Amino acid sequence: MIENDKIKSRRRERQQQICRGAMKIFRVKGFHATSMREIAAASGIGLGNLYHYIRKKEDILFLVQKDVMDRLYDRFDECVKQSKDPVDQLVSVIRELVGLTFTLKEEMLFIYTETKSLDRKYMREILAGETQFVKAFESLIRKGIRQGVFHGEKPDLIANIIVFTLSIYPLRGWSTRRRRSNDELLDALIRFVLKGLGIPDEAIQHKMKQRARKKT
Amino acid sequence: MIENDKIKSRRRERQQQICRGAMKIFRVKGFHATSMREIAAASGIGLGNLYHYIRKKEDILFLVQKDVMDRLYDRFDECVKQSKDPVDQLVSVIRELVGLTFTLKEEMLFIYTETKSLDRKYMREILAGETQFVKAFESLIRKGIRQGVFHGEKPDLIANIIVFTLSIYPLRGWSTRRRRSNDELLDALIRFVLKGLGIPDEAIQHKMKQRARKKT
Amino acid sequence: MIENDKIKSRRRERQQQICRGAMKIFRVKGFHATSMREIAAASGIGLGNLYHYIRKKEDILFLVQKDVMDRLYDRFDECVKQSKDPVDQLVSVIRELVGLTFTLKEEMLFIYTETKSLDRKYMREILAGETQFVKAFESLIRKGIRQGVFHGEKPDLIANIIVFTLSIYPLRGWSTRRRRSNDELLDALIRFVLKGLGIPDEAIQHKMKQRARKKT
Amino acid sequence: MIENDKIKSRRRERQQQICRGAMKIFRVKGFHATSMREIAAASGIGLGNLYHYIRKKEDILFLVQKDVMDRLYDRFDECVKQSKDPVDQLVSVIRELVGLTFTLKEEMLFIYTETKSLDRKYMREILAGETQFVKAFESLIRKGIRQGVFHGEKPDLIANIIVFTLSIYPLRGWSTRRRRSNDELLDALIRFVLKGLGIPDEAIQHKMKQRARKKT
DNA sequence: AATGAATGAGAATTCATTCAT
DNA sequence: CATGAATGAATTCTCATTCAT
Repeated sequence: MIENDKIKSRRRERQQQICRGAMKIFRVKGFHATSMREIAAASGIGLGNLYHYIRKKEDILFLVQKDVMDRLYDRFDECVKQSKDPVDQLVSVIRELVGLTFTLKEEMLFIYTETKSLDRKYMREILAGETQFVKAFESLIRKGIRQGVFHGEKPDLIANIIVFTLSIYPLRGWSTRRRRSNDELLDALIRFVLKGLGIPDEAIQHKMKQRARKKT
Repeated sequence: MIENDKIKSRRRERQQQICRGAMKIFRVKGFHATSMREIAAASGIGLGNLYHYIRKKEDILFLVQKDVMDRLYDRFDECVKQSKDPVDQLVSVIRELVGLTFTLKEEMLFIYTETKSLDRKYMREILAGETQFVKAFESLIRKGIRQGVFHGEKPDLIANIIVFTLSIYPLRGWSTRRRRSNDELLDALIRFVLKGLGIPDEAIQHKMKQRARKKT
Repeated sequence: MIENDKIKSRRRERQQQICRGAMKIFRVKGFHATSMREIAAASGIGLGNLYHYIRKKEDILFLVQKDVMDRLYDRFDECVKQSKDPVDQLVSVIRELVGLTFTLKEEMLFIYTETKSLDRKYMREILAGETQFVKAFESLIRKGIRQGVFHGEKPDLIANIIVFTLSIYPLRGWSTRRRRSNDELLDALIRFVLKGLGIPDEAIQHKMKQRARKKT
Repeated sequence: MIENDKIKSRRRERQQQICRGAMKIFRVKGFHATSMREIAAASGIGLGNLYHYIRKKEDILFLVQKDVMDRLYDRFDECVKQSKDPVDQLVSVIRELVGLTFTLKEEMLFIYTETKSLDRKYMREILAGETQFVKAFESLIRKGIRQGVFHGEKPDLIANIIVFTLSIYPLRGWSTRRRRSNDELLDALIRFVLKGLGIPDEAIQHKMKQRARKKT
């Protein structure tokens, strides 16, 4: 049993190694244009040996996706834990997740554009994760509505809209043409979403100032 | 000269024919996985003859993109012309463009996931069109702010956010998991965006009812 | 009949036009790498129309070869006519033909490297012309031997060797690496060949000076 | 290190294998008309696997050229070593190299007609080898001139002329029309070249008889 | 476990030639 | 005579995956 665990952990390690190597090239060339030889070279594992840890090239795609998604979802969970106030939670989530999209720009763009290359089974798993995430977001909004701080109907749709909005940075080639800083975008996003949830302007101003004060 | 025009129009026709044929398969298999043989077969043009009308496979990708983009932008222009009131214009734009994304779901998803395969020159042209479109959107919002019906800072960022939001339907695999109708999504979108621009709930309700009344 | 002649002459004209156009590109790209489209464009004749004047691409190759060969052979005949003295004739032939190879460098290299692409029938015709030319050269040498000015056995072999030697300039990429002028090469060739035919050094010196004097 | 050597030697072996296979078809069809499939089949290596040992089709052309050239240059070196007398050296060189051209007829014709297909880098390497070879030849002639056995000016040009002359057999389709044996051609060549270097007839006769006596 | 040589199907593109106008 | 659109076979080269060592 213990032996078995060791082997499994070794597998995970190797898979991570492959993921990291592959991602270096995926960023630049995309999934299809990256050959297994390149992945082998970039991850420092022999070409043949790769196939001890994955079955198909597609598996790597899935591993990469899972990795990035999990990082996003984990961050969401952390944010929600830090407060009990729905508005604070929401602001924190937007701030942190959008911050992550600044860092993971290439990875996220890659994932969005290559999800279609996944086969049924993998696709389902990724979509299931996403659905669960949106559900969690929906709960947050429902709570806010119940508490009377958010205003709106059909919180499931609202959750979907907001979650989608969070990925604006990687999905539109922002950095290439920006005359605005990342922080300006982040601020505008928070304001727009809060307003979209019916929170009055003054309250938003207040929140933002609070935050600014904390920072200094 | 007249001769020349005939030739050019014939070229365009053929290119359209190729586009339409190619798109049939692109939808299903994506750009890379679609072979030129398949495109030839699907468009009813001999394989070799394709190359009279395009130079590279990539050209087809560009033509498809351009075609879809232009349809969106044209629709935007039409909407803006139909009224002078910024709120009416905005509601009309959202309604019509999102409506188009319902129709062009596959095309738009395809475009978003394959833009990266365009080479520099084509990419620039596509991005230029997009930039121009966002600018036009920005003007609409600026006018609303000047007239005091919209509220918000940095209209360029707001325009970007809204434009992005409009592509939610094709970019998230909505249809696959929907428990909500397209119309419900559309309504939610309009409300969210109008609220995001600081329009009071009552005014929104009013607008929506007006519209509903007109329809009947 | 007269009509027929006109047609034939028109054909020849067009074929020349094609030859000249084709050669412009053959020089640079070689036979295989030159497409019929390029030949059509370079000769100012429509692609389809080309096939009224030739049957296959190969025909053009033959026409070009024939044209160049004839120019060389004609020059030979002229040289021989200008004197009755075998030495004078030989010197004149070498001077003029090598001079021509300076001018026709690209054409001759092209011919030598592409003769293999000719089919049987054309090949035979080209080789027949060559054989006849070597025969004529052989006669010249035989006459010199009979008159006691040339010394050597097997004049057929000697003729072959000399004829081959005359093509040194185009066949070795001379111009690219020359530290010697074309004239120096020509002089060296004449001296070497005359010596090879057993003409004493002093006589050669004499001939060369004569020529130099004439020139001034 | 030793491992590395093994791999390299294996590479060379495979490359030789490819060369030999390719040459079988190149002889008959020329470079352009020979497909990679045919080369794979003829060399007994899988089509895809070919590309482990070469990068482009052109590489094979280079390898073939290099191989033939080296055989010629090596033979030259051997000949020069066997004697200290310039005349003996020269006669030996002509005899041996022309002998080789009898054997390598197809290969040499192939090389001459296909050198143009080499790209810049390879071309330079081939030309560099050739230049070096002609230089060595020039040294031989210079020595003879210094010792007073050869007579002539501009030994560099003479070397070029003689070296060129040595390739007469493969470059003119000799075998197809020969009424003379290879030996007769060889004899005529030696006589012509020696005469061209100003060696008196009697001395040549002497040399040739010597050789003939040795042979028996 | 680890290696990289081997495989051959399949990709985009080009070409000489024909044919309807 | 003249045109150039149309054809589809043939080309080089790449790739994921397997397999012997």
